[in-house]
Amino acid sequence: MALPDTRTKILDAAEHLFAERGYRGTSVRAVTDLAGANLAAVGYHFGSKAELLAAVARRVTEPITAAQSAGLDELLARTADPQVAELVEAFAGPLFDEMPAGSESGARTSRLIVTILSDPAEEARSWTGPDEDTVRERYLAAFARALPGLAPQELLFRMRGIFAVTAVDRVEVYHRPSPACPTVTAGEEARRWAITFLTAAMSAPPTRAHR
Amino acid sequence: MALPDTRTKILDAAEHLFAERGYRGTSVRAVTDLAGANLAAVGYHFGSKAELLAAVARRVTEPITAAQSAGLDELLARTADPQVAELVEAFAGPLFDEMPAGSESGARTSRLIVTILSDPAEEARSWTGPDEDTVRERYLAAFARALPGLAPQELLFRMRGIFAVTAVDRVEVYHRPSPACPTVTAGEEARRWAITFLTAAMSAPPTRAHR
DNA sequence: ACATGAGTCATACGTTCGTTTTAATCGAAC
DNA sequence: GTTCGATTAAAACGAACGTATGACTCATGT
Repeated sequence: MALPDTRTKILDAAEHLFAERGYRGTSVRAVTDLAGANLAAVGYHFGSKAELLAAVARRVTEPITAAQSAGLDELLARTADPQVAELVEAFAGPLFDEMPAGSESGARTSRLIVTILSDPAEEARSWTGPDEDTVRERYLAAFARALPGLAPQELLFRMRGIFAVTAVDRVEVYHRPSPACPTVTAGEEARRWAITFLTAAMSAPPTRAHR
Repeated sequence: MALPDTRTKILDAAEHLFAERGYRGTSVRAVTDLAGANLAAVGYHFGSKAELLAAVARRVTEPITAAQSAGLDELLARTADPQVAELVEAFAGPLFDEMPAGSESGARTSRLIVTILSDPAEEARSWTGPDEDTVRERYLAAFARALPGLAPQELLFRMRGIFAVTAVDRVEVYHRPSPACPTVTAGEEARRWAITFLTAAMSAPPTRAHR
C-alpha cells in the first residue's frame, strides 16, 4: 500500500483524537504530533482547527449517510410501504457498521459522531451537509407511512431516540472499559440488540393526548 | 428570600455555564463573572475547577437519584414484581422533572448531565457517587425480574438505552432551537413520549441468539 | 540551468487559561 | 477597641493554546 500523504495522516490522527478527547480537548499540536507532521500543516491543509473538524466529520459521515440512503432505496424498490423493523434496520444498521479501514474504527466512528454532536463548541455544530437532512427527511416520510396515527412531533421524538441509542451506547462502551467483557457489546451483537430495542420502541402505539 | 452567599452564587453560575458550553468550554473567569464574584473565590471555596464541577454535578444528581430511589421504594412496597411500564416511569420520570428552582432549569439539568457525561475530559467522568450505582443496580434487579429470559447483557444494553433517550433528547432540543416550536418537546409531553417509547423498547422480546 | 510552486519546517506572537500569591476587608469574640 | 479567623479583592504567574510568518526543500516544466 502506498504510504499516506500528510493530509490524510492528519485526518486520521484528528479523527482518533477528536473521538477520544473531544474537539476542545484535542490540541492542534497533539494532532500533528500523532500524525508525525508539522504544526503548521493543519493551517496549510485545512485552514483552521474548526475546518479540520469539519473535514473529519464529513469523511466519517459520508459513507454512513450513503448506506442509509441506499438501504432505503432498496427497501422502497421492493415495496412502497416498508415495515417499521425494516426501516429501523436500514437506518440504524449503518451506524453500527465497521468502517472498511480497521477493526476498532467502528466504535471509534460512533464515538466521534456523538462526541462532536454533543460538543457545545460552536464550531462542532455546523458541519452537517444537505445529504444528512435529505436522508433524514426521507426516513421520516417512510416512518410516517408505516406508523399512521402517530403525531409528527412524536415521530420526530422517536427518530431522535434512534440516534440516541445507537450513539450513546458506543460512548458508554468507550468510557467504561469493563475489564470483564470488553468486546461483548461491540460489533454484531449490539447491532441486533439495538434493532430489537428500537423496532419495539418505534412500533409503540401513539401516546394518548393528555387530559 | 435571603440573598445567596458567594458559594451558591458560583454554584448556580457554574451549573448554567457548564450546561451551556461544557466543562472545557467554560472558564473559571466566566463563572465568577456571571456569579458576580471574584476569580479567586473558586479556588477558595472549591479548590479547583474540577472540584467545582464535581460539586455542581452532585447538587444536580442528588435529587434525581433520590427520586428514582423513592419511586422504586414505592413500587416495591405495593408489589414484589412491578411492571415494566412502572419501572420505566419511576426510573426515567425524575430525569424529566423540573427542578424546584426555576422554569427552564429542567431542560438545563438534563443538558448538564449529558454534557458532563459525554465530556471526554478526565475530570468530568469520575464524579458519580455510590448512590447512583446502588440505584442503578436496584433497578437492574427489578427489570430482570420483570423481564425473565432476557440475557443480563442485553438488559444492560437496554438500560443504557433509557438513559440515552432521556438525555440526548434534551441535547437536541438545546442545540437546535427550532423557531417554529421551541417548547413543544419540552416538559410534560416529552416525558410521556419518552415513557411510551422506552416502555415498548424495554418490553421487547429478547433478541434471538445469532446462528 | 533555473524559475516555479506546492509542501514542509522551525519559530514566534498574542491570547486565554487555571492557579497562586499578597494585601485588604469584615464580623464577632474578648 | 483590639485581635483574629474567615472571605474577598486585585494582580501576577507560567503554561498551553490557535494561528501566522518566513525560510527551506525539492520535484517539475521549460
